[in-house]
Amino acid sequence: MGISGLLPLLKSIQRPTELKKYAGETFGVDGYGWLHRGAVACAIELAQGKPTRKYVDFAMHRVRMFKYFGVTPYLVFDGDFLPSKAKTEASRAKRREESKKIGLELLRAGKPSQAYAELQKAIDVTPEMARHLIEELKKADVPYVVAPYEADAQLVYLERQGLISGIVSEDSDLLVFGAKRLLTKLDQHGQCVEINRRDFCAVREISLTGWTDSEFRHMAILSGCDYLEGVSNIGLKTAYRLIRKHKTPERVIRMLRFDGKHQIPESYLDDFKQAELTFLHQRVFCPKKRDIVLLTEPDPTVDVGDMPFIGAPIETEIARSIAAGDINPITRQRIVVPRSPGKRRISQALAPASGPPRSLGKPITEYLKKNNSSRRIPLGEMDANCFAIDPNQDNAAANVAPRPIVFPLPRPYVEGIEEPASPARPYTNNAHVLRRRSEPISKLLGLDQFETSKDRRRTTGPVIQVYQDPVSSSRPPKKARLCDDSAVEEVVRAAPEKSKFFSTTKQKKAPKKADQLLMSDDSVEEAFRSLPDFDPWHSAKSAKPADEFDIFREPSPEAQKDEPLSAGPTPKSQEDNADDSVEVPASSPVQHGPAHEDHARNPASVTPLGELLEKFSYETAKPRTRFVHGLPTPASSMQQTATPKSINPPNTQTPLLTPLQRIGARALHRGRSSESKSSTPRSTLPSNKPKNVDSLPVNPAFVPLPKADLEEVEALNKPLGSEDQIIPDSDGENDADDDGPLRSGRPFDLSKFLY
DNA sequence: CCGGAGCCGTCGT
DNA sequence: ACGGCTCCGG
Repeated sequence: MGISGLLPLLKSIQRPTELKKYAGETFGVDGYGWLHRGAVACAIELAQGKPTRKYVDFAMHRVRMFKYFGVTPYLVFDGDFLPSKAKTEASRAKRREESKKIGLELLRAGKPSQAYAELQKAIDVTPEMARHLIEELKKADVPYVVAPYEADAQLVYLERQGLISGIVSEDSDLLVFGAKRLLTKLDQHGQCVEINRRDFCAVREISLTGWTDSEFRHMAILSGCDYLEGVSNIGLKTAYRLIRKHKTPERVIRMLRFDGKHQIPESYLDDFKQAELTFLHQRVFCPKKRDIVLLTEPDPTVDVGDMPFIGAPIETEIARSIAAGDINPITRQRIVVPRSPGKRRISQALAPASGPPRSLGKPITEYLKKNNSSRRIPLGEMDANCFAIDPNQDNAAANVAPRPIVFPLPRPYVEGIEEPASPARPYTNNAHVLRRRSEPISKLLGLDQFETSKDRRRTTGPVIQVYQDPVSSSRPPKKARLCDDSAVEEVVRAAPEKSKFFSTTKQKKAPKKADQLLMSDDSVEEAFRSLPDFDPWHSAKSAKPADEFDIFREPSPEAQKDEPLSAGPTPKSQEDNADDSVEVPASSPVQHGPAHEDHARNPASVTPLGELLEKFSYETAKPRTRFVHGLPTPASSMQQTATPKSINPPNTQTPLLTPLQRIGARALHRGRSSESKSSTPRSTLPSNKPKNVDSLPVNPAFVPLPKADLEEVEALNKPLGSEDQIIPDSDGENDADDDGPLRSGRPFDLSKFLY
């Protein structure tokens, strides 16, 4: 487990978002997680040694989802265990073995459900399974890499190298490793939560303003992490206070020992340092250099030899083969892929020994069986089947496939680039091990209204989510988001595909629709309620809102589906855009190109509907702004400085700003604009301003989190950028643009998404 | 604040 | 059966 409790602590900076907002970018993902899910689904088959590859199907479904949203997944698989974790893994392997045994007995006893539950515990993702998935990834030109050790460190390295623009994971440890942009809680609909390192300064639960990565890391380790058990009775909050007060771990520990309230092992300080060094310098594979490097280069004075815990050095050629998935990172034996290309020949040659290759499914079983045995297992374990599968492709495979090693570049991965480290060979199975401690990322979103995972999405992103389901048809857009929604809907209509996608993924649609609608309404209402503080303003709005909503609804009753797709430009879309611009003008210049169009549209947006929308937007926006202002964050300061100009200035900066920061900037802009123009003071009150956002009278503190989230979400969703300008781009547009081209080109195959 | 107990919702067969 | 979340006591 990672740092449990970390996510809740960062709740205030978590913003609901959607995968589609990141179209055009490459995100690192943990391949293990995906494989594990699939493996659980076929636990029985695996336990019985049946040749199943369902886990690959599951993972590929996820891959298709990413592609569908225009996001390139860069899969990262775990490698060997770090020395410090070897023991835990060994014990886990033992438990899994026992579970498997018990599970099979239950199965024989005619207790399927219990057996299944037990077998789930026996599931372990093996390098062989990863290899099976890798074969599919190659076919789909999806970049991947097998880390020499932990995927977490590898993911952060890729992010630092710019090979990926963010990481999709449920593991909060990534933040301790130094991840800058983390997407968690990704669901089948593409909804997720973004956590930006840059927003740390805006965390409300604790003041991390000015905190360095080092201090943050110390806090995390002190409270307990994967590499070091925490001191009892010291959780994150306490650790935070200790670090804040004493600055260094040494002093904190000294102090703790001094007052004797805590039991601190003799070796604690050394262990602490070791844990930190592991976070800092763990070995990873550099796709550019095609060799092993340290996540962070240590100070020259440090002798790497003194840090065996960061993982043993790995020879370049071996590291490349591991990275490519050709050899088992744990046993260092070649993994033979049955059907895959060109390996067979080699594999046969290499495979030699032991047993015949087994079918894909079997390996797992074997693994389970022997899993207790030593890590590096003899070839014997291999399945005969492996070879059997595809002899044909050998030639081609051998030539072409020489194993694309990791793809150095994000999207444009070309197989040709890769150089085959070595041809595949015999394969061994065994290795097993599981890794991944999953970390609970607790929920965060739930705040809004509903919490179930399913509902959550919708609720969370109240606005956004609402429209998402394709099936669901009408759903009044709640706020600013509405615009997007409408656009989406249109899109959906045009292309039923999405709906299919959803349907395929799940059948909840119908129910969801209803829920969503309800939710949306509720959310709206809630939003209004939240406004209460400013009476004048609020009252006026509250009255109108309903009407406005109605209006919205009518137009977009049917389809709200979700997603992307372009929607063609439609009248509504314009409205939407306008709304967006008002509420959340953000659009990142960097990522999205289409923002410009929005400008043109804006004018149009100023229609009655647009006004209504704007109102909504205000509502939503206000909380945020307020929120932002309240925070003493650098971002706010930066933005303020920029604000003078008001509209544009931020754009240049925006790329650097995080969503929260952007929001703050926007708020400022709005406020100014409003002040200058309308003369309403933003900070204060409630006077009345119909439009101006700044008018938010409510105290940030009072505003319910959910609201803030919504707003944030919207703002954040947009790519970088734009502050309050009236650039409408963003969601609606981007989506439309992005989706349009892609979608238009291809036929809509919903089938892709189906499992 | 921390940490354990209990409740709830999910997943699969 | 598991994971997450809330509630409760120290």
